[in-house]
Amino acid sequence: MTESPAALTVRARTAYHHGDLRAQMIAAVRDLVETHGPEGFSVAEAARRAGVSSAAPYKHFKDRAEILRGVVGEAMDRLRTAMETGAATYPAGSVEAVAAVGLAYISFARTEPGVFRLSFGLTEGHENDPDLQAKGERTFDVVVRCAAACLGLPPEDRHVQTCAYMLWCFAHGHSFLTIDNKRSTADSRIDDWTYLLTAARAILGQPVRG
Amino acid sequence: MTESPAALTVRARTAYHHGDLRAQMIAAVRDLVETHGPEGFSVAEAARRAGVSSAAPYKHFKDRAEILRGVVGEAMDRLRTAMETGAATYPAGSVEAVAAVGLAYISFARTEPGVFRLSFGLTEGHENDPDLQAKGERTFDVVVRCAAACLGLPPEDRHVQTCAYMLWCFAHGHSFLTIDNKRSTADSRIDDWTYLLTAARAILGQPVRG
DNA sequence: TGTACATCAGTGAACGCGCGTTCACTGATGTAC
DNA sequence: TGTACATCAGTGAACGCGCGTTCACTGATGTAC
Repeated sequence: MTESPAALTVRARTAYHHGDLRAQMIAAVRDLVETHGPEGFSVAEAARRAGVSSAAPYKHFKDRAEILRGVVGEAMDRLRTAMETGAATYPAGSVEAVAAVGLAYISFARTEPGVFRLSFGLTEGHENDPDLQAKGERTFDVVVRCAAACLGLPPEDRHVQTCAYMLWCFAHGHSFLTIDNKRSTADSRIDDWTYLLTAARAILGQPVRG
Repeated sequence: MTESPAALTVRARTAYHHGDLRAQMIAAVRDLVETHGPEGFSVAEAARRAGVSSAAPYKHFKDRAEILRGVVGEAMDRLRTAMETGAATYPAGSVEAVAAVGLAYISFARTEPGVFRLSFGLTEGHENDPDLQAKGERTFDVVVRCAAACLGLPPEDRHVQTCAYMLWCFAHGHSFLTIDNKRSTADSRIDDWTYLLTAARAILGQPVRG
């Protein structure tokens, strides 16, 4: 349970030198967060899961908040990758590519609701971290680029920015309402893909006033 | 600081009998949650703020979770009232009335981000409370009724339900992204009302496929 | 190839802390007679 | 109107708990010579 063989191939594990604690702490926290909700994690418990004393993590992280930032940063990278992969599934410039980006977003939220909430919902010290801010913007850029391609406008265009943000709002709201079980039973009949495609068409098909 | 004169008119306060502890605990928690974030509240600290021993709250609430549920329930009531008031500002059936409901939602999130996060973001035991579930549905019904009036269809209509949910997604996502400071600087130039009206027109103006 | 040694990455015991909750209690209130 | 008494709504001390973090330490690793 303590060992993750794949992670230990580079440097041999001994009883003493763990070899991969940073990554394993992040994995342990992800696990805890999925099981007990965001905030339901402690340094002590994560260390226990990694099979290490409660002091060991402090060799890799300054404090609890830095562990959290590590988890969120890693999650952001995975999310962005998933969104890019989703977009690449459909022809560049198609509205389906836009919807696929949203689908990747929502799928992430469904698969890892704890980490998703941690990454977005909480204001726990990581809110103003410049690294995470930058990662967040890179993630949003995926949406912007797809929207731009679909509209046939440059990504810097203000209308593109607005549409991208509106699309993001929709996907974000739908993700949270879904994982928080706030959807009324009546809505559940329509699946994510249909919703996203409908929203993308509605938002991209109409010029913004103001 | 401890006394809230308005709350104490019905029953005179003595040094011993507080007279209004339940309401004051909820107020104290709201305060704490706004200052220290959701989860940044403790029974002990809230009791301290209410000027009462840490054991006193247990005369009014079964446990910590019940206090939380009290706060969320009260917040839901205020939110629904604000949404209804917003809708009533514009002619029944107008798209502006729909946007006004969304504006009330977002304003609530901006004004009380802590309570808003607590009510929606967290999975802290209140997720499956039937009372809160019911309150949530009553709140959503406000959106449904406005959407129905605007579309000229009965509230039970499936298309109405879908549109209402999409509108909610949008308002919800926009609220969270705003209070979490996740909006890129480029978007900030467009204000809430313009966004909401654009979204409402886009979503209500196009039939749902599928 | 062997050895000395700096560095790295752990240990485990300890700290002070604030928390949620329980307990036996007590003072104030409202009601029945 | 006065008194007895049940009930209500507090007190404050105590409990056990797990937490984040620090500390002096030690064993393993990798490198310079």
